[in-house]
Amino acid sequence: MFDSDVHDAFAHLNSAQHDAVAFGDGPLLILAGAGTGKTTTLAARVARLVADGVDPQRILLLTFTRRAAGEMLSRARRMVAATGAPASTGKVMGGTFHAIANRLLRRYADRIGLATDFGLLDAADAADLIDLVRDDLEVAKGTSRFPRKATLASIYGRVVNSRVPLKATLESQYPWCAEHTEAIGRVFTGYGQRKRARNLLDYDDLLLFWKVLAEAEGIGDELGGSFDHVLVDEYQDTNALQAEIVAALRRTNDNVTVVGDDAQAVYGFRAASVRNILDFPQTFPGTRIVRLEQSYRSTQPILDTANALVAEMAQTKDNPEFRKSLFSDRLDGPQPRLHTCHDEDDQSARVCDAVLDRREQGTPLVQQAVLFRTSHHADLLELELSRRNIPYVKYGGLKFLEAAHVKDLVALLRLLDNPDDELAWFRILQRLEGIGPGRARVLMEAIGVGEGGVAVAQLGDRVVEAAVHLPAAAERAVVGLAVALGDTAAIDEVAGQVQRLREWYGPVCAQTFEDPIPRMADLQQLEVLAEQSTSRTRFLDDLVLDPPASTGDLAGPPLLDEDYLILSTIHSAKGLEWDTVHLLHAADGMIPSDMSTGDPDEVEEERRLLYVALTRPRHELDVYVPLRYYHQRFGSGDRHSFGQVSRFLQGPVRDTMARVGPRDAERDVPVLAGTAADRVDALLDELW
DNA sequence: GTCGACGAGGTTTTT
DNA sequence: CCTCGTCGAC
Ligand SMILES: Nc1ncnc2c1ncn2[C@@H]1O[C@H](COP(=O)(O)OP(=O)(O)OP(=O)(O)O)[C@@H](O)[C@H]1O
Repeated sequence: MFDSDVHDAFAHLNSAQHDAVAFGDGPLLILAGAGTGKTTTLAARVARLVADGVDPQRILLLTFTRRAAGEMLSRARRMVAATGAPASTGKVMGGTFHAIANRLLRRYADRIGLATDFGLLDAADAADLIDLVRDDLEVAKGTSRFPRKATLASIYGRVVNSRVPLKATLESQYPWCAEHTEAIGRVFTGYGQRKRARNLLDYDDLLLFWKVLAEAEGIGDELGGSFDHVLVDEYQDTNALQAEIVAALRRTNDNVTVVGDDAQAVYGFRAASVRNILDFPQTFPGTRIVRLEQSYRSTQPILDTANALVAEMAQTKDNPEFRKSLFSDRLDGPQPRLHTCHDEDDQSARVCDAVLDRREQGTPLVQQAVLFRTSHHADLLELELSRRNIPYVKYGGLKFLEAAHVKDLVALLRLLDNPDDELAWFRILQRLEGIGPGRARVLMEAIGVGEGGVAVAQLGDRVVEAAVHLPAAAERAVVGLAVALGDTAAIDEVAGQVQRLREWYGPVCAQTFEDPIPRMADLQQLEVLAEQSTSRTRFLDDLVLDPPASTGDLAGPPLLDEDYLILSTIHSAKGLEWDTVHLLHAADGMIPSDMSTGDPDEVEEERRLLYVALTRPRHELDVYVPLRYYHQRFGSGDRHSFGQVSRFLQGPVRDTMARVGPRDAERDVPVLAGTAADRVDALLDELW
């Protein structure tokens, strides 16, 4: 069936994987546990399709997270190349649902009556716009406090994604906001109108409009017809909307492959539903189901722990006959270790020691990862890593674009790109001396923001005219802005534009913030980022859809040559693997997060999250539990609470692990004295 | 209307 | 820690 190159490329696949790769047309579901080669099989299937003559551009690869999308695409493209596809072969089309939605809408939106030059809103923009509406409606004036803008934005996203009406969503997920149901509803209506009037799309709109596009008469069929095959990785993390998009894309043919693991569903909080993958055979009658059980990633001792955890999942207990046990050929290897640490500092110290030790033994830092539930769980470790000069790159929880000064510069670029962008104007004008919300509104009115009539060329004049009635200092500031915008508009390269705007922003920054120097350095990094973009619109789109995700994205190429440790949230580690994994804070209240212990479904999701973490390593797994958490680190005394080993790591799961206690009971005091002495020494060292 | 000072409060995970 | 709202001075 395959020619020889192709055969070689697929030679290592096992027979179930092979079946999935060779499977012809029609719906295919690969339902399998962690590390069984789901993504590998998906990539091989793409390569097989291309080898059989399918045009790569007529294959669409989708997944939810950016990191999984990157992994999926690069593996698929490598596989296609390995099967001996000529270099002229086009690239497979693929990415996150949101990125593809953007790409398709930029091309076809006019077919459903939407202008193709829509602006994109990221989460913070959406929150800001909601805030504007909230102010206008004077809804927050009441007696009891109204939800904050970020909370409103997350409620909005949840309602739209799950399609559970506002009232029910508030009652179940945000009970403390339920008393404002009516007012929140009005804010959301206003937010929707505002977006439509200004031609703005938020993340959810991208999916909603894609769905409408895909379901539309005419263009919908055309669009679906332009893809011979649609393949979706991590399908358990899709929500109702995404499943509807997939279904709509497959009205004309049912060549659709979805891949996933219901035990790894960890995006329930944004309304992803495992029903999508479990009900897939009903949605697509005639579905061929392939199950994979052999793990090629982890050793058997690690799988024993993972299997014990799966056995305790509610979904397994409800359907014991579906219980999947993973197995490996690699029977040997260290037993996973459960380390109880004296406190968080002890945890950090042990992780650093272990990481360096493994490196001595030949495992480079990039093959080691430290995973954690939430970004700030790594704070103390980051301090210790810096102190010991261990380079690292952290994924998840990066706040680069949320920083006020970065948002300011982005706003400047945006209003050049779209002079009708009221959010950008409102933000920037208020940075000028003597201008607050009131005058900003008046100025915007005078400039004609939002009326669709401002051309970038006449922008400068309009702005200057609008400023004549202001106090002298404010007028001067506005004129300065107009000049900078005029200069910038004449520059071709985005990076050059950032540079010019940065020049103007310097004094504003110095006036606005106590610490302008590091902030201006961030803007230098933004300029480096801009160098990779071909156009301003592309750059602005990327900042919303593919923003820097790691400290490494910002550090630039020099760092990439070096060896560095990986730090990542568990969510961002989905689908990836390392030789050694260290899991921090496996304490109750951390995993499960004490914000998620409210209802049983949330607790189950936390258990699945732990499963994702435990199934990342190839050889070695170390899990850490600090026994003490200090509340006020610099306060008086040693006020602390005791950490408990996570409820998920009790009983049978725990029995599969080797237990490593606090270093020695009797060293408790010396250890404390030691760290104190280290700190004093470190302080003094800086003086010599 | 603007701006600085002050104090209270909230605080995941991703697109 | 950062953000949000309030209050008084200009
Ligand atoms: N048949 C095979 N022979 C040898 N190695 C394999 C085989 N199939 C997959 N692998 C290897 O197993 C590892 C895990 O594969 P992959 O990442 O595709 O698993 P996955 O099921 O997608 O995992 P996850 O559930 O974590 O997303 C990879 O290193 C891959 O190269």
